[in-house]
Amino acid sequence: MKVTIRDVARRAGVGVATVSRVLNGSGYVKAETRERVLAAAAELGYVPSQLARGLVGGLSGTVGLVIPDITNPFFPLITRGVEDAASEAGYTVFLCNTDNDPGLEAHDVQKLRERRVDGVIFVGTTERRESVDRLLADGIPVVVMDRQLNHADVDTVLVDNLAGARAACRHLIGLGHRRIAHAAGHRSTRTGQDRCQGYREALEEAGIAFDPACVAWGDFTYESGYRVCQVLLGLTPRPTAIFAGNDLIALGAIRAAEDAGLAVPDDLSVVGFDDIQMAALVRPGLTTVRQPAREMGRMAMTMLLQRIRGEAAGPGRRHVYQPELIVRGTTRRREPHA
Amino acid sequence: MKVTIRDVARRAGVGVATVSRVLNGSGYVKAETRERVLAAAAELGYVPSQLARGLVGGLSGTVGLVIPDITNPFFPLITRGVEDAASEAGYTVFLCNTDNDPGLEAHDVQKLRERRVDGVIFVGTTERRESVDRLLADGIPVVVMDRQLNHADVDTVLVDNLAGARAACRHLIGLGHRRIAHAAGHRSTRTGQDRCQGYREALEEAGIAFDPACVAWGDFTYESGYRVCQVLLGLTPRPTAIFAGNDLIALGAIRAAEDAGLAVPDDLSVVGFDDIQMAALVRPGLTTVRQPAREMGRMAMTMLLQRIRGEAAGPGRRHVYQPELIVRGTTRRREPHA
DNA sequence: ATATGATATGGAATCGTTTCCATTCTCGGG
DNA sequence: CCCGAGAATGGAAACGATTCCATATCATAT
Repeated sequence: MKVTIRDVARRAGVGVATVSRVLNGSGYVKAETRERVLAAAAELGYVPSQLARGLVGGLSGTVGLVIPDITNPFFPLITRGVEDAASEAGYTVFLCNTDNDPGLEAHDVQKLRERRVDGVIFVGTTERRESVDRLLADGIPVVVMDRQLNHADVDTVLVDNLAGARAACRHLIGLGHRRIAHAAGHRSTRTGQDRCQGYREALEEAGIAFDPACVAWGDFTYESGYRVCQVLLGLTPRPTAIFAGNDLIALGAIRAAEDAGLAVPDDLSVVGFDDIQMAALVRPGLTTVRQPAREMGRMAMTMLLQRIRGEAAGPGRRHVYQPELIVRGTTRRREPHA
Repeated sequence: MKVTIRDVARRAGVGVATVSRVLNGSGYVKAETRERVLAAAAELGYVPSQLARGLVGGLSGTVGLVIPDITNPFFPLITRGVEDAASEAGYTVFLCNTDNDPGLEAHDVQKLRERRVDGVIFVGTTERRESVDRLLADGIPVVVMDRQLNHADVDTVLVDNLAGARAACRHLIGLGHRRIAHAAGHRSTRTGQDRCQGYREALEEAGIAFDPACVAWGDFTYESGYRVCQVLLGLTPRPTAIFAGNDLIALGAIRAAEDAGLAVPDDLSVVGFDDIQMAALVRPGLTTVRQPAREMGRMAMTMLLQRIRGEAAGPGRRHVYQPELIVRGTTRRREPHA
């Protein structure tokens, strides 16, 4: 039924070792013998078993990609970038959704270890180090994206959240806004904290006093943005601009503002973060801070491959991307009131 | 370094066969022995190798999911549904993006065969049967989603595109529209053809003559929708409504209409298909035909598991979901002109 | 003519499991 | 007291590759 290397060897009239050498291009093989082996393999429709290959001590040719939820529009692009680089290198990617649930994450990591993956990429997962430690103990390299893990042995790919947040807020300040609120992401994430910090720094450098009431924490979802914006719009004086922790929050905030009878950007300017696909398609277009997500995914996979191949040893490297402000239609110059 | 079943056996003072029986819950094992083995495994942090398990003739515990592009907002939900069901069953999913390129698809399928996946799910791929045939020849079950493959041995999960398209057009007709155009998807896909056919049927049953000029083919992208809509709006008399082949097309069409100075839904009503996340978030909300994508993904994986476990033999089954019309803000009653 | 090093090839061990088969215990019934 | 069936266990043969090591054939330099 299944055709094995032994079948190919028999058909070509050679030993299995020779077949292996031909298929892997290793060792000496006479040109004529190579032809015969290749022909036999093709005729039999031979497909080498990566399971067996992996077992003999080599690599499995697979990596794991652990993300919270592929349904969240921020992750498909990263996933695609990882996949692109993996595919080019002959690698295959296991996709795991954790919903940010530590239990599910542990379950997924356990499965990945059983599958003997050659490496794992974590994106935007909780800061819990347990899973990562277990993998490193197995000698499986790890790359972390969009989160900072103060771990000596993992490579990190992220965007400069501070700079991005500062750029977003400077843009608003430059448009004449003074009362700027921040619809923040999740308080326990470094990403959320950094963006909030960038917001504060931009205010400070413009000489605007920081009002704690202007920062409302939630999580990185549309619903959270909607809820939090309702609170922020109730402040007096009402903010004239909102810097959101990400694009989904921004979209939720815009909807909340409109439902409250406010026009965007006439009555309220809004800036997001990430530049998800939707940001360019909604009307008015969402002004936001762009992360090169696909490129970052590709970079993460590239770094992982270097670790796997032993081309990079030593302490964890860090690759920081500079985000870019994309001005669209949700921000407008604030006309000084009478 | 790596801890194997032999290490666990030694530690527990038993044979490897006994350890295997304990871990798999097969055969006879004394309760006290079981405890000892389990303890030893835990102390050593033993993780069984699925590679070895798969090799001995069992299953690899993996399946392949082949889609055109995870970046297209239609696929994440399906992917998530597949993942959900897979994870519950202890399965892991290989994600492959083909960009609808037969060459890439062949490459991906080759990799999946090398990995000895237990099954493969194709979503919205080209109708080329080659890859599928190869898998079936290997004895690897296949499930196809969102496409019809006239193949005796594959299970199919799809939505009733005819009924969905009819519902969308009846809705427009019910609102008083008579001049309705169709911004169609890709001409060579069954999905595109069926939705066009449903459109024609709805017109016919309403006694509206079919005008070939009112159907413009493209592909299932935003850009295509934009382009195609420009053409349709140039017709005389100008259509008062457009039924789009999917939501991305609809979104592109809306943008084109607005750029042409037309208001949606006042001057032009638009209906989409799929109900991607964006459809509910744009303003005005997109009227569309909803597919239960996550549920469909889950169903595809469930059917695949049944095949893998031999719980379902015989000819290919077919699971057809009934779509649901979701009325939002892009459709409006046509006021009869003077 | 012989030593030498490169070229070619195959046998067999190995990777970490599952599972078949053989063996040893343990009991309850005759 | 013996016997047979179930309970409990371990040894060893697969599974399908890679790779080490041994062996054989050359051509060329000495």
